[in-house]
Amino acid sequence: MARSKTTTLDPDVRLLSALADPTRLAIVRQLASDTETCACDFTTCCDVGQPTVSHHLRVLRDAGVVTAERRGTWVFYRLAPDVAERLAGLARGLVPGGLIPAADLVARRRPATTTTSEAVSARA
Amino acid sequence: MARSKTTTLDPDVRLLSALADPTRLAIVRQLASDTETCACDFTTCCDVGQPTVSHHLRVLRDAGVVTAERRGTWVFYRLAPDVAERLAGLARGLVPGGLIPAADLVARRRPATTTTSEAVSARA
DNA sequence: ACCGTATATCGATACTTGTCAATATCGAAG
DNA sequence: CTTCGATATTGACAAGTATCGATATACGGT
Repeated sequence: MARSKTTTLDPDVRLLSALADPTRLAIVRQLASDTETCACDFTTCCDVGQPTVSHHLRVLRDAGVVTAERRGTWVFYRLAPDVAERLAGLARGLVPGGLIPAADLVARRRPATTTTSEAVSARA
Repeated sequence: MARSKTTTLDPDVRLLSALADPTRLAIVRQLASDTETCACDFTTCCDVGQPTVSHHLRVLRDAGVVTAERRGTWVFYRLAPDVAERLAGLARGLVPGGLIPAADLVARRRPATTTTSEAVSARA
């Protein structure tokens, strides 16, 4: 990533980035099914060491995906209550046709010439 | 990413990874608002060069997020019709408690300001 | 206070990836 | 066939990051 900006400003990108990792998505799914999970339990559910789990939990915490609560020696994690809705809002924005009424899209930009339409080859 | 696995197998992670980039999300949002966009137009909407746009379009294509259609010299891109639903499905899986059937997290685009999503109806 | 367990941080390393310059390919027009 | 414009690919480089081992910090019990 040759981004000059060290951190991405867009909160949506931050949310998606937080979820776009196998280990973190596994953590999040675990939390979605259990409402509360001790940090120590993630080391077994995912195939990574304890420092790695701690790192991922931090990423999720910084992205507002999970919340942490300390009880005694150990820490319990929960899904942030608005995560599902935030994701759903993103999905809503991607409904084909979009949010903009078709009438407002007056200016078609390309003339759409004679059609030789074939799917572009992925070309492995 | 020091993943020993060269590529991620989980299709959900692939979808999220494809969207978790500022440039790609901008491309996708452009497509969501326009239903069809020429590849050449992305170079202006995003602040990157042509090869970079082409690279991102390939990533999106490989992830099944967009489809390409060649017309003459240039190529038009569209959002894959199931992207919104796939994302919404992911969101549904993250509803706290997990088992709660969140009815349509993908709302009707037109009239709805009913984004509250508190009221949930049962699924048939 | 000391010790043991749980979690977080640090430093190092390897792998991934976003970017651009240069070049190749493809399609249409002359 | 040659040329031109649009898109894709290649190669290289810089920056991000997932991972682990070692260590630090926090907490509870003895």
